[in-house]
Amino acid sequence: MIEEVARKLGYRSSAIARALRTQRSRSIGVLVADITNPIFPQIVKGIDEVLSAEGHTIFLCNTDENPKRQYALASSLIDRNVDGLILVSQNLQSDEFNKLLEDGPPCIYVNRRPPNPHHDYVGSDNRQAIELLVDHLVGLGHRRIGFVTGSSNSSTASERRHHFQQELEKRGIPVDERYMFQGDYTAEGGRRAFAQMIERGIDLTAVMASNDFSALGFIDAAQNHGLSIPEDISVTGFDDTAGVNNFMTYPLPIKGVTTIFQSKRELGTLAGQMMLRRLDGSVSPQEPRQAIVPVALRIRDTTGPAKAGPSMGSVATG
Amino acid sequence: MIEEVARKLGYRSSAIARALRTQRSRSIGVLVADITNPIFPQIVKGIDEVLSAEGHTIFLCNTDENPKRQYALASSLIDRNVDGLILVSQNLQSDEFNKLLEDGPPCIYVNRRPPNPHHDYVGSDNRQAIELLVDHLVGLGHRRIGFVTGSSNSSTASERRHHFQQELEKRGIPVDERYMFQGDYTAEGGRRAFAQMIERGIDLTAVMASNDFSALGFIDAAQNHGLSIPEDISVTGFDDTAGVNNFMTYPLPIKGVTTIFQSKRELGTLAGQMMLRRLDGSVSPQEPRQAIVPVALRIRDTTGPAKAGPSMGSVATG
DNA sequence: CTGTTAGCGCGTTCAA
DNA sequence: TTGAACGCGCTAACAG
Repeated sequence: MIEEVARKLGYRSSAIARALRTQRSRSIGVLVADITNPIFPQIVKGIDEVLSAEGHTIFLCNTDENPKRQYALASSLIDRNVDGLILVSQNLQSDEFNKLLEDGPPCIYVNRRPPNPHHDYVGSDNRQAIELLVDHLVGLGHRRIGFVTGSSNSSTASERRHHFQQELEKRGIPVDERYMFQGDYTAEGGRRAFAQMIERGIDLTAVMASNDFSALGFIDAAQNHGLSIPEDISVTGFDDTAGVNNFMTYPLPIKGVTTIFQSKRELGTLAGQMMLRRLDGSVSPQEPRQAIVPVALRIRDTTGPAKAGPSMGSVATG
Repeated sequence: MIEEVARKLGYRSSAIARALRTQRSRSIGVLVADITNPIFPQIVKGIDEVLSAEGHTIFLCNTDENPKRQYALASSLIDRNVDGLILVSQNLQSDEFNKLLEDGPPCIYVNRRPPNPHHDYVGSDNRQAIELLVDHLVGLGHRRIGFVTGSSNSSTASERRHHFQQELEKRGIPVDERYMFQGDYTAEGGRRAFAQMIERGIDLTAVMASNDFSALGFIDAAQNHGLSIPEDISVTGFDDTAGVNNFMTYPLPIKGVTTIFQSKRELGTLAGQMMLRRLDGSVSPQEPRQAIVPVALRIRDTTGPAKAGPSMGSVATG
């Protein structure tokens, strides 16, 4: 009866008073490195799907790859008593930041490795991914293969780079430092990589980029330079960004990039489920969990057989 | 002195206790219709830029175009004492939802119109945009122009549709209902529109789509059907999504879409500034503010002169 | 500058 | 079922 009257009067119980009293807010903070990179919203949707079904509200914050913002936002969320924190592709961090999380609520890392063994991690199988790509290219006859790395402060970038070198060694292909180009997951980084390749005067038959945007930037620069893809040089991406959704941007004169598909949504749902388990205490705090999601190779139109000779207007082989 | 000790002990003051006491949380809730559509993150960045500089924390929530989620999330944010609410492209709403906002904190609508005159609004100049597009196409000799609308529950969609018809009438071009196709801002919607055009057996020389994704979907379908763009049919987009960021997805065999550029970031910063003014009470609550942001035409490669005769394999003229 | 006190709106407990 | 009292951690107001 009283409840009815209350409702008529438009009464709403205060979530913050309840949170203050119970020390639980039924909210989860999600920190994302760059909200304009389409793979992250997709991961967030997966997280949201799992957690909002259980009555948790997600607060999404964009750190813009900025360590200061990262610290400030994590602080703010912790001070607002979020019950948990999910860090999607956050930068490797200062001791100060790690200390903050140490005393904080349960924390799950997605996509980039946690610095702290107490925290959970979910990510794609980068080793398998690189193996698939190298297999594909080597099978096409490529030996001089370049690599465009991701941002230097990303654990994913160093992982992929590491596995790339390992896969080459496994096959007895010498690793040449001049074949490595520093990228940053943007198209511009891919263009710079192409410019460096020209500058260094090296002759590659294939290049693996750390994500699709780098690959597209590289392709764009190569085409502007008069090269044909994949006839002159094969290029691979990573993420399968095109499959993310119904949206598509920045058309280029190619049909599709050979790339690695990773299930962004599954990364999110797994992270959400891990969080639920941390929240209900059904797993010991000292027992870190890891989930590694398998990936798949998507062969499209940017990879082909390696050319026998030099690929860029040098002397023709006899 | 005491402060130092407190810091050493890792003391953090509780934002929720403060919020309970002061009735101000220094946080702003932002509801977004679809976080995977790249125009929204860009708007959010603009909002964030302004508000976080003033010490406000932004909580971003994704409503997924779902009215139930929209209501639940707005409720949750209000119950958590957000100081303000920014609704980006929210669906036209139930009375229940409007009632909720009525008693809630200051509220600013972005991109889609508020149902309630007490609320502020910031959006692009859709009239000017449509005028620019129609001018461009008519100047190229087009008279039979189709239109792919946006989602039916979007005020932006109906505005654009309305202005389109007005611009045609202004120029004495008859408005034909068969030239209107129901879209939904996705590439798939654009493809369906093309299929409908074929089904209806009508012969258009140009089609205006309500956003870039619809345009790209339409173009894709047209090309698969053997048509050339813009030789057989001109197509325009809306938003200039390609200019959004460094990222690009889903390459198509065209270089760039003729479209309307709207400054997503500026929509965001304006919304942020409006919110600041509401928060410091420097504007009377009864005085709704509106900001209409000018747009610009970006002529690229998907529009060209109208063909004299039928565009699709009918009898040749003359 | 420091100490004391009251109360924000809840959930919890104990009493009726 | 209902009521009264207490405290979550903070701010504001006032006292020393």
